[in-house]
Amino acid sequence: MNKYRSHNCGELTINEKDKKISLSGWINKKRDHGNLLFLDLRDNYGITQCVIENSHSQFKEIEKLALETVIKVEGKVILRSKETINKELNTGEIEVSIVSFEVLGKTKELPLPIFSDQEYSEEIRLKYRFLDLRRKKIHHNIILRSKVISFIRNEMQKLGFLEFQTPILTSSSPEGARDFLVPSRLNPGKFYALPQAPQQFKQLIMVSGFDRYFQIAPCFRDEDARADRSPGEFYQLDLEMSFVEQEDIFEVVEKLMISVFKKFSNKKILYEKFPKITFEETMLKYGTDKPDLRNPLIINDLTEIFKRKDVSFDIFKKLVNKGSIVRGIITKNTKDKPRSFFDGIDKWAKEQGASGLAYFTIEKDSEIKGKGPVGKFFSPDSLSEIMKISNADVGDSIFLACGKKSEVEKILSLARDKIANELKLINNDSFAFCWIVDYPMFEEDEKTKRIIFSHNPFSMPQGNIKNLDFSKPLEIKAYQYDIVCNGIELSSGAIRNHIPELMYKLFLVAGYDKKTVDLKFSGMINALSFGAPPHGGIAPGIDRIIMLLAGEKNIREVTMFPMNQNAQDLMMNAPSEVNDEQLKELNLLIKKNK
RNA sequence: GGGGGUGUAGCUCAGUUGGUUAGAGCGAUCGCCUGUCACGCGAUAGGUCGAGGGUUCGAGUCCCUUCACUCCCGCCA
Repeated sequence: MNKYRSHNCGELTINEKDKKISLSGWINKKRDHGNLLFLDLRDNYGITQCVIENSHSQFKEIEKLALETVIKVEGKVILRSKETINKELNTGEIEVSIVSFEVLGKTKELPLPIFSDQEYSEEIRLKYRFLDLRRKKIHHNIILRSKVISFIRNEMQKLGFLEFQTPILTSSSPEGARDFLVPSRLNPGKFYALPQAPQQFKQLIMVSGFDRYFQIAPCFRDEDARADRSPGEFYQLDLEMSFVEQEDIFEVVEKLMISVFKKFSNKKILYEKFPKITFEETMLKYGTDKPDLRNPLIINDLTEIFKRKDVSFDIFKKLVNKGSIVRGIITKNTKDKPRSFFDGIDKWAKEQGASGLAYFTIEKDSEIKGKGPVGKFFSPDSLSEIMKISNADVGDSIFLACGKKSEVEKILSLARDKIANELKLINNDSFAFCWIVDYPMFEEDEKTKRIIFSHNPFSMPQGNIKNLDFSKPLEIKAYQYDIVCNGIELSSGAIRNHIPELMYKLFLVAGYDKKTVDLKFSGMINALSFGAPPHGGIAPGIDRIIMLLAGEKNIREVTMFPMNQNAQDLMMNAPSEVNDEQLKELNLLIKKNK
């Protein structure tokens, strides 16, 4: 017999009628009627109402206990009368008549209430995370996280994957995000880096012949935070497969995502066969490589319209002459929207740093015409052409952006979200997955004009690898793909380049000579030289999957002990200074800044 | 590194064009109450209005500086 409890706070029902039981938990809420006291006892499993009357010798004592005190209650299960049944609780048909109780853990005055739906400042929540985590919603999010991870592990094993751990102390990599560095005591002046992802290790596991690997892998990147990006660390479902093509990986991941999302959410999965969209197409139609396919708005290129003689919108025409492009978003049947709606969008665009969005509505009396500030600049013919290109009807409106390609893409991508939200076009009760495929292998750095890897230097280029044209590197596409859900990038993956000679050639394009590659990626290059299987993989972000399943917009709501935006742990007081002895051992000197 | 928002009681917030002693709800403390489940009723305590400086007869309110939290841009192969 357990010393503290015979049952938990979520399991007593009419089946335990008249039984003598014991419960332990936190005092969630008291309702004190003076001569009769109701006390809700809470633990991980639920809430049970306990009741005590003033005839009891300990009545005055229990009346004084503060909320969140941990107590053990011994008592008898009694049925509630019909009128007093609480249907909100699993245990709502019974209550426990307290025979005796014992205080197990006292509490000081609470810095935040536990029993409340109010929102609290992040500072206080993170400092007292252990209290915050007692609160219902986040408590359940964390339990959901545990269940999802267990389920994924199980599914991966069923799919024939083996789970392995890879080193946490590894080497710094020249590509990618900023590394977290760890000084080495035994090797003065040298540093380990925490892995940004187990990228090289998982490829080495394939070379080692294990065929299918997965890991719920911690990844460390020293980059600034966002709502969906914790500073410091996050988790990926890292997986890699041998002897596969892109489609084989898609098949595994689609199967896994559908089973996870069906098991843990009631929301509808819009496309069970995830649509594949090329990088080029998504940048045109959605302005981003992480499109939210729940949003029906589509971007169209209208640059040619502004080269016509019967269009007199001179501001845009001049810009187009100098090489700018024009793209637009059609909104269906918005002719009756007030002027404030359109001006609001334009004003919002200016706040986002764009030069604004021009707009007009397509109307028709004797002939088609544009109504709105710039509508008069378009001839009926040119309007017909716009309607043809963008599938617009009379009564629809159009928002136009003009500028450099990257600027237009960015503002219209944001505008798609903004306008769809304003017009309530997004169905929140659904998941829309898609694959983004055919990423370019290289891109041009906007500032330096140098050729750089656009994603992963280890990706396999597409085409006949025996005679790739390295003189036009920007035209080379890679077997590189992303999986996106509801506008959130869940993961990048690729078929890897397992041919050292080819890798040297690609690195040379990006400005790394053979010597540098041998030095920086020695482990990798060396391994690929001893019989490497063709292989590829992907690494969906666990935290973002849980966010989607829990319907949360902020990653801290699904992370047990997150850091704040400045990468500080307010509860554990990290990072912190270390003493001189530690520094000396590590051969480190701290430069004092005034 | 840059831009926006917020900062008033333990917690969540209100506080008018600058004007007397800065308020409410929850929580705490004390008292009343035998069927509540956000129990109800009454009282009490609790404030460096984030910090510093300035303008003014007078600043929670206006100005400057600064700090903290947060959202976004940059960054995130």
